[in-house]
Amino acid sequence: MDTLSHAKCVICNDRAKGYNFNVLSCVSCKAFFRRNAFREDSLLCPFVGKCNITLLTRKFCQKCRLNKCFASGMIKEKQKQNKDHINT
Amino acid sequence: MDTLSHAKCVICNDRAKGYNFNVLSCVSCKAFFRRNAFREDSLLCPFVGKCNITLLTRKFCQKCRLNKCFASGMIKEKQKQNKDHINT
DNA sequence: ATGGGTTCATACGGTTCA
DNA sequence: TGAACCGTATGAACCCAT
Repeated sequence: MDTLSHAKCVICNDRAKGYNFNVLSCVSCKAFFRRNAFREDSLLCPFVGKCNITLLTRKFCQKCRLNKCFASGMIKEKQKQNKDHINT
Repeated sequence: MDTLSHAKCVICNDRAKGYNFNVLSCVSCKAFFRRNAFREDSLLCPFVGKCNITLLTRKFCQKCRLNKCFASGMIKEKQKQNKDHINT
């Protein structure tokens, strides 16, 4: 739809590419969430835990980026769960 | 990218090799910053604290070189060590 | 067409060595 | 110190099931 073509990623404000894990988001945030949704505990913010996430800064802090993914409504249950959890 | 191939290191004007610690810089300044970012306090300028940093002079004063790294926007939080500092 | 996963080239941080 | 090398995270292209 045309509305979507100008849509912005709710996480980083890059160009959105549709709904991913329930949230209007860009391809990079989609990939990021798929990779990190289950790594929550092992991530740590190198700053003070309040990083502003933008197209330019999204790479700097995984912890805050992931937090924003969750805060924006992304849900990890949508994933195949084959991640076998890392915590085996 | 081609633009990057002629790029100059913001710190010493040597040939830049991409972004390191958030600043367009050369391999030597990258290595220098990694080694010294957390040694700020123990460094001392042997001159008057206003050393001009170039490809030729960068070796002479660590203090002023490090200052220029910070002034140019390098951020030490990008280094792994820092996470340990913060947590412990 | 949409939204999952898979794959691959690249960027960049760390490690090693002359 | 600086250069070569290595490993991991990122993001874009692509594939597949619905």
